[in-house]
This record gives sequence, structure tokens and C-alpha cells, in this order.
Amino acid sequence: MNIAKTLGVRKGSWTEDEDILLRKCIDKYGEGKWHLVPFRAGLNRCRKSCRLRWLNYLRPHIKRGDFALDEIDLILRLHKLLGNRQIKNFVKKYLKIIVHIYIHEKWSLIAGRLPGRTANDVKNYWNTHLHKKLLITPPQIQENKYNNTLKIITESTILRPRPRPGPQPRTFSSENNISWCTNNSMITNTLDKDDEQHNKEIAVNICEKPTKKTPSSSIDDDGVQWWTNLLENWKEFEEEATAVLNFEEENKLLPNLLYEEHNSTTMQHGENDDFSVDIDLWNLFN
DNA sequence: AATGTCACCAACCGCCTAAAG
DNA sequence: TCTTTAGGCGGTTGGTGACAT
Repeated sequence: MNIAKTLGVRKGSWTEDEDILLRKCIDKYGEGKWHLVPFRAGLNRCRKSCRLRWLNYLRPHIKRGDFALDEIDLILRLHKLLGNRQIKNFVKKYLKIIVHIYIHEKWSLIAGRLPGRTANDVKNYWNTHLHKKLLITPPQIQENKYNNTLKIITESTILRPRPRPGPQPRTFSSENNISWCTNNSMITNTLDKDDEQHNKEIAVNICEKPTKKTPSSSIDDDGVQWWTNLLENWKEFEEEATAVLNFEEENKLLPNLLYEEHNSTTMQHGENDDFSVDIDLWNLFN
């Protein structure tokens, strides 16, 4: 039986005193062992509540307030790649595996690339801002966005998810024109305050398309492009992926949606059950 | 001023996975 | 091998404040 339930733990908003107790406890004992935290801190809260309060609110360097344009841009592009749960049609064998592996950590993955942002923040922002706006986007804009997205996301813009614990944040520029270097390309974000339509579409131009796969850069030890790794270790990955796929198919472990490949029909852009992925990724599988 | 509606976001819930016993 | 426990996640809810009527 859950002891916490029998004791009638407190729920709802946290008070300042509770925050202080929790902060002192984490300062003293460090993160982890969440089941001990209520006792150690003298809090009448369950372990999950303590953990969530710490991770989403009290943890140092949590960034609050409005999301910057470059953060929104990144959320949109990562969500485009990771976020569409309605997967069906023409999903290729290996793509299934990638989606299966990475899709379950969508929000934490995206948050991992946004310094100071928590998965909860990103999720809330998506649900209250971006998702609605995308749903009401007129067809012609949707079409443009779709086309843009096909072009803008390249292997150079996607970073491999890092192992826990903790993301290693990318540094954002404070300018409207955002550019950053990866090991084989330069990306510039051409957001323009005066161009509303442009901002809506959050277009990103690729200044220099990568032509060569190179080893990881020194920018960020864990910012190694997982695309690069994937390509470099393709044989190994292929064997592993095949084994996983076979096992999961034999044991019916893959989500049903992933089995609908054979029922695929011609799909139009903009349909809700469409599965979209960036063109460079798609080309890898053709 | 009172009421209704909406947006925001902190917090909760239920589920999954991995590790330990 | 099975069960229990802890950590972690995405989805959802509900309180609150801002704004509109």
C-alpha cells in the first residue's frame, strides 16, 4: 500500500515555505532518491510532487517567461521531426525504428536543446501557442510551411539526443538573425521583426548545405550529430535495427500505427494523418 | 460592476521501463 | 522468472488572472 496515500499528502500549489524546505533538502543531499525527499525535507508531499516541483520550478537556471523566436523556431523544427504521433503510410523499415526509439522522448528531447527550459514548459508552450496556430494556418501557408520544412531540416540541424542526465544546452544568439555552426554547415535564421508573414513561417535558410560527413566537432562533446554517427556506423545500426524490428514484429510490440504501411494510400499534404519527415532524412531511406 | 470566456501554466495522473530483490 | 519499487515521461486537469461583453 502506498504509505503516502495513507498519510494524506498535500496536493495543489506549493507554498514558499515548502519550496524553501525542498531547496534546502536538495542542496544538502543532492538530486535523486526522491522517495526519501519528503522525509528528509519534512514535507507532506509525495515523491513525484517533490521531483516535479524541483525539476520544473526550483532547479537552478530554469528560464521563465516568453519563448524567444529562435527557441520557437527550434521547437517547431524538432517537433516536426519528432512529434507527429500519427504515423502511417510509406514508413520505411529503418525509419520505423528511429521513430520508435526517439518519439517517446519528444518533449524532453526538445527541452534538452533549449537552455533553461523544461519539458513541461515546452509542452505547455506547444499546447497553448504553437499547436493551435498551426491548426488554424490557412492552406496556402500550410503548403509553404510544408515545403519549407522539407527544405529546412537537414542532417546538420538535428542533434542526437543525449543520454541522461541532463542536456547540454546550445547557445542561442540574442539577435534576430541567428546563425550557428555545426561541424559541416552554417545555418542562418532569417526571422524579421517587420515581416509578419515571414515570422509566421519561421523560415530557415540553409546557407551552406553539408556535402561531407565529418567526425564530431569540438563545439559540444555530446552535440555530435547523430546523423553523422548513424551514417558512420550504418552497418552496425542496420544490423541492430533489423534485429529489433524482427523481434518487435514477432512479438507484436510495435504500435499498431506502424503496421499500416501495407494499407498506405496516396496522401495529400495537410491531411491530419499524414506523416511528414524532412526530405534529407527521407532520401536516406530511398 | 458583474459575469462569462479564454489563455496560461503548475500540478496531477496514469503508464512505462529498468533495476533490485 | 516474477514482483516490487523508483524514476521518468506525455497527456490532461484545474486554478487563476486577463480580457471582453
